[in-house]
Order: sequence, then C-alpha cells, then structure tokens
Amino acid sequence: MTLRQDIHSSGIPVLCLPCEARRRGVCGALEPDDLAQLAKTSSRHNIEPGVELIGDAEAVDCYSNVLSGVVKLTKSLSDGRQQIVGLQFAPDFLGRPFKMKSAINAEAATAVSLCSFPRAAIERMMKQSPEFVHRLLKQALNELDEAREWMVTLGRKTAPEKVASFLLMIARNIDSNVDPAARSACFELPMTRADISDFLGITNETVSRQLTSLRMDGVIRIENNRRVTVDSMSRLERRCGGRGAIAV
Amino acid sequence: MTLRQDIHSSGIPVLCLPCEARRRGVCGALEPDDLAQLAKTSSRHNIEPGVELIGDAEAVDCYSNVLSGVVKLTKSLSDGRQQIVGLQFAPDFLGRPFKMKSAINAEAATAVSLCSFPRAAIERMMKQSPEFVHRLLKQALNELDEAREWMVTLGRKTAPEKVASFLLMIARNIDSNVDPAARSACFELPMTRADISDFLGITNETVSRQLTSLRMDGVIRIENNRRVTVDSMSRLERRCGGRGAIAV
DNA sequence: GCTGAAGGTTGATCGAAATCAGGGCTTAGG
DNA sequence: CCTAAGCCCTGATTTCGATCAACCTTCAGC
Repeated sequence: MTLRQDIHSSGIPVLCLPCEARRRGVCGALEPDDLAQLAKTSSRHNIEPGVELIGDAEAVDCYSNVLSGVVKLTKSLSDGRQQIVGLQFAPDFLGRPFKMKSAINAEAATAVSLCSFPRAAIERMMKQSPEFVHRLLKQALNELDEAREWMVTLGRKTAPEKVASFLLMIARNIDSNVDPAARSACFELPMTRADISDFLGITNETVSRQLTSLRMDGVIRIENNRRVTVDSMSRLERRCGGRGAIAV
Repeated sequence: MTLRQDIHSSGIPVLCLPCEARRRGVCGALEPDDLAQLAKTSSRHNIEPGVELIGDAEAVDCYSNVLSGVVKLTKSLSDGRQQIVGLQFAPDFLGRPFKMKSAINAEAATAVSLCSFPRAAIERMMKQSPEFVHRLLKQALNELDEAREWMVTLGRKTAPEKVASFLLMIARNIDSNVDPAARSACFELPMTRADISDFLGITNETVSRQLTSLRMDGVIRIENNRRVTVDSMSRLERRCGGRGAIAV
C-alpha cells in the first residue's frame, strides 16, 4: 500500500516519506528534488496547547504544515469579543502568502506538531513549481468553502443546531476511524467550551446547555468533559438544521 | 494615463483595452497573446437583477469576469433559511475551479454585465500560464479574508453594528468617488432590505429599524429607499463595533 | 491536608432581536 | 380609474440566548 505510492521514492527525504503532507497536503505537488530542496530548510516543532503561532506579538516569518493536532485561527474586536474563523487539521498548510500583517491570530488548540519552512523557501518554491501554486489554490478554495459553510451556521442556525453542526464537523475531521460514512464516531473535543462558543458565536453557558441536552436525549455520550461518543451519526445530522444547500 | 500602461498594447484585443479586469482582475496576469487567445472564446452578457447565474437549475459551465454590477453568492438550508456568503463586485472573477457542484448559488443583485469564458478555455489558461493561477490564488485569498471578516460580524456583532458594518463595506466597494479615505460617501444600495438581512443573519424588520435609527441620529441620509449618503464616514465607523483585529 | 485557579454545569432573570400584524408607497396592469 | 404585488416601515408581543450568579470538579502548588 505504501509501496505503490513510493516506487519512485528515491530522492525523497527520509523525514518526508511517512508524512501525510506528501500524500494529501501541499507537498504532494512537489517532485522529489524540489521536495529535497525544501526539506533542507525545514524544521519540526512540537507546540503546547495555548501557544500563539501567528499574532501581533511575534510576526513569525514562516509557513508550516500541520502534522498533528488542531490550530485555531481567530479574529478579535478591540473590545475583546473574539471569533474563531477557521480550524486547521493535519495536513493543512498554515501561513498566508502575499501578506505580512494578516490581522489574524493562530493558536495551538491542542498539542500541535508542525513542519515549518522559512518564508523565502516557500516563495522560491511558488516561483519554480506551478503545481505547488496549484495546490495552494486548491487549499485556499477549500478553506473558502468551509468558511462559507460556517457563515450559514453563524448567521442562520439556532444554538442547538450550531452545537450539533460543530460536533459533526469535528467527528468528520478527527474521528479515529477513517470511514467518512461511519454510523458512529468517537473523538476528543480539541478545544474548551469557551473555544467552541467563540467558534459558534454563542456563549460557553449555551454550549454547555446544548451539550447537556444532546446527552440527555441520548444523541451523544461524554466522558471527562472531552471524550465524545456519537452512537448514531444520522441522529446527530438530523439536529444540524436544514441540510445545507439543496443543490444536487 | 491610459497611455503609460498601454505602450505595448499591440496585440491586445480591442474589447479588452478599456477593461477593468485587465487592470485589477485576473486578466492582468496574461500576456497579450494569451489574452488574445482567451478573448476569442469570450462573450459578453447583460443580466437583469434577480437572474440566477449559478445554481441547482442550470449548471452553467463557464467562468466570468464581473464588469459592472453586484453578484450575490448564497447558500440555503433545506427549510428555506438563506445566507448570503459573498458579494462580487467588478472586476471580481466568478466561477469555481476544480468543482462542478458548488452547493452555492450566484444571482445578479443589480443589473450585471459579465465577460464569460467557457470552462475549457480557462482550464487551458491555467495550464499554460502560472501567473494566471497566481492571480486566481490571490483572488481566492482575498475572498477568504473577506469571508472571515464577515464571520466576525455574523458571530460577534450586534444588529446595529452589523448594519453599520454593511454600509461601510458597500461604501468602500462601490462609492462613486474613488478616494478610499474619503470623509463622506454616496451610493446606491445594491440590494433589498431582505437581501441585506440575509447577508447579516438578521431579519428585514431589524435591518429597517437599524437604518431608521442611523437616519434619525444623522449618520446617514436615505432617498428613494436605495440612495444612501454618509456625511461622516468616521461616525459610521464608530458604529461598527470594536475596530476589527487590533493586529498592528 | 488546604487553597486557588481554571474549566464546566446549572438556575434565575433580562434583553435584543424574532415574530406577528398592520399599514404606506410605488409600480404594473386591468 | 382601481387593484394587486413588491418593498418598506413601524408597533406589540414573544422567545431565544445572554447575562448574572452559584456551585462542582480537577489539578497544581504550598
């Protein structure tokens, strides 16, 4: 299985061989020698939950692949109100081409491991590999789709629907069992109730109440505040509000 | 002024010469001969307000530059709730690379004129011009920024702040006077109260009340329900809620 | 052990926006 | 002319989720 993909793996850096970013992430666009060139400039980091990756403080001048964990992207109003505008899972690409001051903050929601590259290396790669830019475009369009999906949730769904939709999204992104059409799911919530409320545009009290309500109705089970089991995904789906966009 | 840009305009199709898309849109990425090739396949359309451009109905298989007018992108839940997830102004590029079923609807909000290309022509151009893909990436990232900006508005701003923010965005996008730091502005609202409410995630009654409130307070003047005059942009800005993201 | 802080749950109350309802203005068509 | 349909505004009432407040559990540090 690994073999089939790696028949021509000669020249691929050892570190990159098992890397998910090569299979589904931006590195998948690169030829072995491009990859080798990029890998020489790369460095790996393990980040503690809560650590700020991009923000007003230190203008981190690099790009990274998310190898594991979850990164939250937030925007704040000057009076402290905060909104999470995106979540990045492995193997998403983190960083913002063409822009220094992004007015966005990135923070490790869970423990996170990153594979980072200096800005210059990425920009060089964008010049020499059209396929790489192509991948970046694909990822950007995916993020755009997700953002728009959440705009519907933020603007038009009720609090119970918001919480159900959130659980569904998390289940689909980090469920241990890979089957996308699985009938049940079990996972760790990657963030606190306060984070979830910042994601859904509601308060943490409301998040708590809605989780309780789902638990009471037998839709989910919760252990240790974090571990969630969904026995019937379809029941959860039915709580998400009108199925998104009827378009066939 | 036009001259300076067009010293080497030999080979540029006549239709494209005055086109805004060449200056600020995706066509700006193209060499004269690429442009000529693309122009041969292009067609111009004038669309009435309310006409659906992309949707479940007819899967329009083309891409377009918006030459004038405003296009609204919407997503709907199956029970009829609707959310506008984006507005496209000239010279934005309309259409979705890599995907047929987009689960998104596009509709002319005002009278719109388009310059359309068949899907195949655009895909060929993406293969032969890396600079073109580069432009598409830039536009996608811009749209992503805008979407995220609006997520903050949808999730964390009050109704009065939402309406003020909307007016501010419109003013900056379609104000007749070009100066971005203008102290005052005057423009036509490109959509009905119902559309605005679908954009802001509130009801049309609330939009109406907030507009009245802004009018009573002397922040704006309204003629014919559509024509809005903002005498002091800074007063309007102060009504938009905490200034977005403090990041320097 | 005690203490304090952080995260979470639950209850009571309040308020902003939704909902329900009516009425005005403009435009198109008989 | 009259009528009907859109679009918009405004008032009365209701409701969902915010706010305020209390309490629980866990965990780190002394």
